Amino acid sequence: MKTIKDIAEEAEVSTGTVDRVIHDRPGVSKKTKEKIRKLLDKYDFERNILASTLALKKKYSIATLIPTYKSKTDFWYEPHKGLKFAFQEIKNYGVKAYRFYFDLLDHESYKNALNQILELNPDGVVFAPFFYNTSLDFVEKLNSRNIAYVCINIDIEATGHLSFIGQDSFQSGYLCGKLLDISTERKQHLAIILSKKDIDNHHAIAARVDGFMNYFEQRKIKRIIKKVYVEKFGLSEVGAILSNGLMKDDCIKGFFVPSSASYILAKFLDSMDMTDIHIVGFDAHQYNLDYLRKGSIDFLIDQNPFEQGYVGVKILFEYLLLKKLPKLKYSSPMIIVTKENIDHFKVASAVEFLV
Amino acid sequence: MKTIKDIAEEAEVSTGTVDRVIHDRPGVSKKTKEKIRKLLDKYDFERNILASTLALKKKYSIATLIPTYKSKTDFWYEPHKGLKFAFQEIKNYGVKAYRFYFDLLDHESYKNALNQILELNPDGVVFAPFFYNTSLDFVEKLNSRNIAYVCINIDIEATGHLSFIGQDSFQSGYLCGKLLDISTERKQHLAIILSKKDIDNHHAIAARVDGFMNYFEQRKIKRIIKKVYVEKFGLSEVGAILSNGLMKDDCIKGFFVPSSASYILAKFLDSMDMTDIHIVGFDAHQYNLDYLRKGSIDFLIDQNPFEQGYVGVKILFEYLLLKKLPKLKYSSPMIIVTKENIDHFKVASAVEFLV
DNA sequence: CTGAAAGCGCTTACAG
DNA sequence: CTGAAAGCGCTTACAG
Repeated sequence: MKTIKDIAEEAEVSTGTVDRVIHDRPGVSKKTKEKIRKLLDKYDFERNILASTLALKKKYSIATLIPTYKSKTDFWYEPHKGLKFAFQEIKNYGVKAYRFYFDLLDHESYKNALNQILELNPDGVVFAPFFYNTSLDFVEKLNSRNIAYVCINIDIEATGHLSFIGQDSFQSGYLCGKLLDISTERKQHLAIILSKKDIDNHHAIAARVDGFMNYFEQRKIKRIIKKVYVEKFGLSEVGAILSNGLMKDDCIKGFFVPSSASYILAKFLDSMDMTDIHIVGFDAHQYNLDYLRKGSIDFLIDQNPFEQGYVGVKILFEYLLLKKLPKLKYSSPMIIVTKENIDHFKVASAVEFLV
Repeated sequence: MKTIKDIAEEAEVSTGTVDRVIHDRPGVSKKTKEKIRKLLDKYDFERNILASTLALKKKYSIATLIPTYKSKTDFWYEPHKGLKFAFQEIKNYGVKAYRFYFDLLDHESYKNALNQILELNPDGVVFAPFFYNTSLDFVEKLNSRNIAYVCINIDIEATGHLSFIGQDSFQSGYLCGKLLDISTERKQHLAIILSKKDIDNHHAIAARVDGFMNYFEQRKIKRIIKKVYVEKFGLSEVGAILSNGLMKDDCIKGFFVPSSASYILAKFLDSMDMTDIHIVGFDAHQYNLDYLRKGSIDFLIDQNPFEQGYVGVKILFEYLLLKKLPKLKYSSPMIIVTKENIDHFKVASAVEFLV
């Protein structure tokens, strides 16, 4: 591996001049430039990033914004870990992390965080764009200031974003269709439980439901599928609806829960000793996993939320530091979790290295 | 973030002395040592790894050995990519990679590679220990020379290994039991197809079969499960056996293929227009994926082989450079792949960053 | 247009 | 036991 010094010696110039050529900085005569280029090519020169970042004292600031988590079992604890882990990895590269959090139920806290980020004026932003219109305003401001940003979990589809990391909701619903279909007999009825105000991301939930229905339509499978609405996805609400005649239509043997709250349904059914009901839901957080392990939930679709945080930061970092343009979209995986692989669905490369 | 210089100034010593304390090198009086330790603690000092590796001109050599791949669709292409990717990431840290390959069908080529590695005398080795006894000999030599090594894909369970990265075969077979069970009706018969000489890792295959059978035993599910043996897992061999009366017992509607060759069975059944047969197998390489997409294979269990290569090198690197002791075992995930998530089962963090 | 020099933060061989 | 100095490979402000 040749160094800048080697090249400089062979070209009979100073290292400063070689550096200028490498970075296409002006102030080098055409002749020397070409001489140096040739040598660079000849030796397949790659600069030592370590030495480069060390000398280049440039500091980058990256701001992140995701919902708060109350405990380690929350969904958003995982992206949080991913962010932290990525920052840990790159901290020696002069990247300063500013992590912000907001309350999912509090629009104001979201606005506040966005304002703080704008005040900070970072080089890049990684965030989960809840509250569509507010996010759109924010993004416009970022654009006008030329601040790069990456969306995770939720796609805002605005112009100017560097990349989005999240799941294809329609397809994941489609997958749930298959799993619930093979978990039940064709003559049994199915139901989808929907919450009227799904704060977290109703676009995604609608798309999951569409995908689910599409599975049966496309494959021309005739099944009775009921949509059940609850005001709020709580134990009492779910219990009230289900006790109230619905389960008397006792052919309902399978439930699809397009939000991450399937454990609540499982809890209710368990309390009623209804053990022959099948449930397919989303997100492998601890509450859901407990019921999966018990057998009350059949399948969960996980999207590796850790990775959404991790990849978000890594993409931004490589863009800022190495000018590497990422893909516009990184599809989060649709990881099928069931009782039999419950301890083996996580990928070591991301999780295990965490210090 | 404080630097060594900052600490040195505050302690009124030279940076060299601080460095000695940080690395517990001898030649510092108890008194100054304590003074410096306190400051280090106070400021939560973490040394800049970039600067450290740059100054520390130490070079590490890591040798790797895995089977060759003939095309990008081969199973072993993925670990190969993982190795390459990991080396790419750490190349600036003074790590020199020596990648060796051997022919799965040629014991001699394996021995040759091992000898070359011993001659090279690297600081660490990452390898897939095929050919048990030969590997055991090799490992003993590594131990006597104090060379660290990591096993991937296959566990050799010898003393002295730093870590193993691979799947829990029994449990993955158990998972296949569940998947084939729910894909078929209880009254239908099942079969397991085994090759008499499974070069690649018969231990693992036996464990998968045990796990598969155990699923039904443990849950007291009574099903007829036949074991079918072929001399070699080729299209004609499989065809001969299945045509030969076996399928006349036409209740066999589900096959478990504990090797990675399920596409061969799928190909045969397709050619026979037997479309109502269900197959569960291993490894999401291209041949298998093609039949999964067609619907001829129901489920594949993937183990993220990319990651086995990647994590193997990363573990060794962190051990050599940062003295970080890894876990003895990293469980590869059991990724359930089916037609509906076939384009969404890979994890972005590992695959997408590949240059 | 070009070079010499200083510096990024850490490490080490040498001198005392 | 301790410090001053040189160096890892790259970058940049300054001088010419």
